[in-house]
Amino acid sequence: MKVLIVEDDPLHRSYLTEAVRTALPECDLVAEAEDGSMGERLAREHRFERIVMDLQMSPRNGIEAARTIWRERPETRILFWSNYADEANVRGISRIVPDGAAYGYVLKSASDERLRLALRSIFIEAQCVIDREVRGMQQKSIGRLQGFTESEYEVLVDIALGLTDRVIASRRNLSLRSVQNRLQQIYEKLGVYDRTETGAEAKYNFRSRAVTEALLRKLLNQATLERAEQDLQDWLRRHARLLGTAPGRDGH
Amino acid sequence: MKVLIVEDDPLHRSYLTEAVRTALPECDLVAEAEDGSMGERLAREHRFERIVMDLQMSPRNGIEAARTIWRERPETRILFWSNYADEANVRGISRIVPDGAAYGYVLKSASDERLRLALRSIFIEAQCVIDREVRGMQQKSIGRLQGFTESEYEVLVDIALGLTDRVIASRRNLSLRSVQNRLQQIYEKLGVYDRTETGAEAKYNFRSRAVTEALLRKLLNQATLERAEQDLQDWLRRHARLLGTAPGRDGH
DNA sequence: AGATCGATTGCGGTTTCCCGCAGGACACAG
DNA sequence: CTGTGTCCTGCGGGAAACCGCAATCGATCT
Repeated sequence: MKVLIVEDDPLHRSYLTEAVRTALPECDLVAEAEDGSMGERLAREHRFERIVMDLQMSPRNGIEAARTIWRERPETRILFWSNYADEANVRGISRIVPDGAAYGYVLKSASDERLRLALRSIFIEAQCVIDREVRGMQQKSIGRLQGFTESEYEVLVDIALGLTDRVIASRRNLSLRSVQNRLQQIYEKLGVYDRTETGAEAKYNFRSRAVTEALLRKLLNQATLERAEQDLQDWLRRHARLLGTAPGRDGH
Repeated sequence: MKVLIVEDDPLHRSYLTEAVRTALPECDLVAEAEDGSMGERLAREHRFERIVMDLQMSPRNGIEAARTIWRERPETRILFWSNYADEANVRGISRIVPDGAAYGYVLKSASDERLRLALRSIFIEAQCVIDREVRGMQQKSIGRLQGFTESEYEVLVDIALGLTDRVIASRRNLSLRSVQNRLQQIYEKLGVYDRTETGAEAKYNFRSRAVTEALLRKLLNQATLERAEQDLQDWLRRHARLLGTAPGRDGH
């Protein structure tokens, strides 16, 4: 059995290596990669099926790396090992997990014991292990009790990228007005409307304010934006001629 | 001599403690705090004059903690110890350093040797030590070769917070038109104007796009926004009645 | 003083956003 | 079939953003 560790911080890397060695004595090879792209390469070339992966690395963060690894071999078992339990990260991960894959999500603040247990559960028993706090997030975000519809979230990302209503409409295959309806729901849920006394002037530009609210509440984060920006640029290239030749105005 | 270490990650904390002990044998007390507010409290109660501080902690990140510590005792020597050299962090720090204070900024990727050297230079010789990469940032950002004026940066932060042109004008004591001029310069410098072929429809909402560009280029980051949001809320409270009673429309 | 350059401000006009209103499409209950 | 709900859509208008043009003010150089 062999395990790949993808983690940019040398201290954490050696700590992980040590933890793996003691938790999995049957493991005869522990390899290390110090960023996402090196992780992808090693996983591909040496067919690692067990990976411990840090989120937030650069270049190429853990989610991106995991996505391409899982695309190539969906049965790979990945344990995510991260500082935070943002909604953005949780959502990002549950969006890329292949059906039936074994994976885990444990926080760096967890005890050695918890880490050891997670390692054995995932890598030996092929069983998912997700930290309590993270589970909490999942309930909130997927159960959308307080959270966002998938389509609302997409539109939120789009305005965060700075797109116009029109482009969002064409990207998401909606009418202009529907996009604006989504926006209003978003503004509502984010509480962008100043509830100051009557008659006070609007303090905020709703569109921009919604984005910062989302950032402050950690619905979005820098890494998410970077990924989304990539997707956007791809889409733009594919649809360049569509948009370019699109008459836009249906004629005077 | 005594040293305070403020760092939320236990691994890094113990590494730092060890580094301090070997680099400064004349040091007879090394204390540890695991977030910004605890750091502030310990510094205040035990009058630490030498501090090693992580940026990015929560709650209360390194910059905020340093600001209040320096406000209370400007002669405190602080070594910042961080993963990244964002423009946002560098700018944030150079904005709060008191005149003549000794401080340092070294990256976590630096060698043990560099760290040891920095510890001795700052804590013994009261001499500033700033990593190469960080220096580079300072040139770019303060020398504004490619960077932003202080006032442009302020306006950038304001639109990132989602404020209206009108509110920005009143907050920064500018005319509406000046704010808009600032904005145009910002759009220019961030390259928000799509340079696609002629006639293509505008893809972006400039205002929102500028913010994401700034985030992607790491001119801004979440922590900066949180701080700025605090300041904004304070300002709003102070000026509530000004804005509220402002007639705005001279009314019919 | 005169010239020149930059920064600031006001005046329009165009575009985009924001959103109330109302009509249509589909589902589901009675 | 008729009510009631939710979702999508178009219309229209008011407000904000965006931006070219031109007049003003201040600072610096000759």
